[in-house]
Amino acid sequence: MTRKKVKLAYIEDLSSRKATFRKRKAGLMKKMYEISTLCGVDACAIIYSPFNNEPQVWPSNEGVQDVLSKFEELCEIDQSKQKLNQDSFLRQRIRKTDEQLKKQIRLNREKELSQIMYRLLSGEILHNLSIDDVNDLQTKMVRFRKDITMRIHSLEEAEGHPINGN
Amino acid sequence: MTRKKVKLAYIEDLSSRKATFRKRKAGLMKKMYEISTLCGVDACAIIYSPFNNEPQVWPSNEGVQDVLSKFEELCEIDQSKQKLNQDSFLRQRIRKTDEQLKKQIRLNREKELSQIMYRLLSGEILHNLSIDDVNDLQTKMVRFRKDITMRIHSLEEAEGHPINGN
DNA sequence: TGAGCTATGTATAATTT
DNA sequence: TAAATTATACATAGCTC
Repeated sequence: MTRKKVKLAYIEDLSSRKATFRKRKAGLMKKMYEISTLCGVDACAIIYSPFNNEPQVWPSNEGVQDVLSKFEELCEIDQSKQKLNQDSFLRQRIRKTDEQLKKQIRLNREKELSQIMYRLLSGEILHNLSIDDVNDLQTKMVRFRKDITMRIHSLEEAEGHPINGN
Repeated sequence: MTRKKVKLAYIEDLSSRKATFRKRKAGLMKKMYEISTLCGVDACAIIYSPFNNEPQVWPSNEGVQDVLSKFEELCEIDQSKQKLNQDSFLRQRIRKTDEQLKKQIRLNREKELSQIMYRLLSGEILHNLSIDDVNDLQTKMVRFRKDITMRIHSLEEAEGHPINGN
């Protein structure tokens, strides 16, 4: 029942640490309640513990969310010069990913063109094997190949650099 | 120097309220420091006061942001039944868009195959126009077309459904 | 205003149940 | 384990400067 002055350092012993945590957490929550009642202020606290799965909060889960949304709002306004906050960062990332996706889809459509042309062309070859058609076919193919090559080049230039996954 | 038991109610008098706030806030911050040191836990507190423009926080502005981002993350997991919050909604959207993008890129690579084959093939046709090669070429093309058609079909089945932009 | 000072109430370490 | 107890350290109301 004697008590020496508590040494302010991590309590190595698990059970004493746990006991201390439980007691002090209760005390802290009480103090939070008192200051907000006595002084009429909004306040919240969040404490993570290895002993509880859920974070320990005051005044309540919802109360905390209210208070911290207010906090984040203030941070956003005040820290406009600082780095973008999480939310706008995410939005920015979405925008970029969306743009990439749209480019890929556009690119795909172009590639599908040459794919379809290949199919048509090979079909054409297969069903028009007479020697008389070869010169005509050759002309068609030269034109088509030139066209496709140009399309691909202009696409690649538009992309600037190859797009890689992730 | 006498002190009666403090009545737990809003302190009407401004200056005493302010004094009480200042003292108790300091006490609270000290207790926060103590519990986190003694028990090795993450914790934060935010207190709004009409006396300070900025919200009073522990351990620091950045520390609070770290702790509360963790808190929000946990909330997401726990409140899976509730509506998704803005942040996780955005994250989810990013993940989905990323997945779509990866699919598109994969699809593109496969399509590039047939595109390259087309180029090779048309080059081959253009430079091997002797009648003697036609039968040989025809055999090659039949095999190639079959192969490509199968590839495309299996790709389309693997995708399940057509991918559309946005 | 706020800082410093006690007297007293409160929180809590150590201990038992 | 966690609740209850109790002695002691600590926080702080009320005061002065």
